[in-house]
Amino acid sequence: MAGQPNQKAENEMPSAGADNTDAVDFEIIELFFFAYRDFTSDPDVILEKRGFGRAHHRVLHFVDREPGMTVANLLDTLRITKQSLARVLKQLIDSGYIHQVAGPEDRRQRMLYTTKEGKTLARALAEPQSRRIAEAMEKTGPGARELVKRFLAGMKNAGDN
Amino acid sequence: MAGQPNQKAENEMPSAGADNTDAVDFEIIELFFFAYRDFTSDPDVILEKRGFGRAHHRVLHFVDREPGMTVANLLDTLRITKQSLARVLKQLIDSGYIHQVAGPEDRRQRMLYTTKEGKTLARALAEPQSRRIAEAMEKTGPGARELVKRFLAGMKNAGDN
DNA sequence: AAAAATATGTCAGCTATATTGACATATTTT
DNA sequence: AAAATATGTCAATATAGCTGACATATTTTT
Repeated sequence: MAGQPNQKAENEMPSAGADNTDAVDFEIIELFFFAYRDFTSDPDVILEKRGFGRAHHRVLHFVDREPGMTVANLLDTLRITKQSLARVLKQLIDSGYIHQVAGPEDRRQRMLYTTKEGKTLARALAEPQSRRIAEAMEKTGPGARELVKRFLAGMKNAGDN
Repeated sequence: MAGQPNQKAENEMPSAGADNTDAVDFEIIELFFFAYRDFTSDPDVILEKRGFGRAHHRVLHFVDREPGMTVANLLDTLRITKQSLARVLKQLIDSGYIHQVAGPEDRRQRMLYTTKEGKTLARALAEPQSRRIAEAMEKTGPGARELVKRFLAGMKNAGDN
């Protein structure tokens, strides 16, 4: 399977010049999928207890990490619409995990902060993930962290966050 | 940003006996999030043209990778319910990207295969992701692939796939 | 001061992807 | 013959995203 370079197909992709890139890296693609699937499943148990989902986790995480970040910042980081964010953020505020403060310079802005409870929850969620990472690093061997860090950073879009 | 390894912070978590695990690895957690977010966004453009989503992508990918895999195999890999799979798989079959063959030993089973068109689409979807990986590897430096591979494998749950 | 732009919030409706539960069919195993 | 298994399907529900429209408060521009 996939041994023949005879692919021809529709040449909608002009890029294919010569012996170009016939080798698609399925192995890493798959490993990345499984790694992320299991990585994100870690906090699910904790979230479920409070009636939260992954969307709440992401919001809580970033607000915790960057205290005082505005709604616009958050939207930019998460790449979702404000309507999508609204419900989740409201629930986190109503539950007492996040609170808002009007911006000191621009009072239209809402600076977001985690409460004490929010910080505690954020850490509880991060812990199993962090443990998983630490174990994977250990199994990988010395120098893993620096290299993995550079790889992951390289996987992001250029202009970004 | 986040250059200091000096994290200390509030010691609300008592767990820290000595210099134990006060350090939650927020940096890798975040990098992993961004990396995966951008990685999965690559094929979206192609998918949208055909009215497909990421669910279709995943199904097509695994069937292409493991020809003859059964529905049960697929459910196990994707970790979704058969009802969730049903619609997506049906659409891929109706569109001519996947076809089914009754199992030769056990005729209750449906062995799944990508058609010629399915293979072409699977490859078109994998290509930008593969390119992204290759570029990230290059930026990371020599030895990256082996190390990243081991790291990602280490991030998966033990008993798995 | 008036108008325009901006940051946020909210209402309403839609879509994609997942869930659970129940039941049907064909086939294999007991 | 009965039970178990692999698959398919119907129905209802949940989550998390989307677009479009409009409201409010505030800041910037004219």
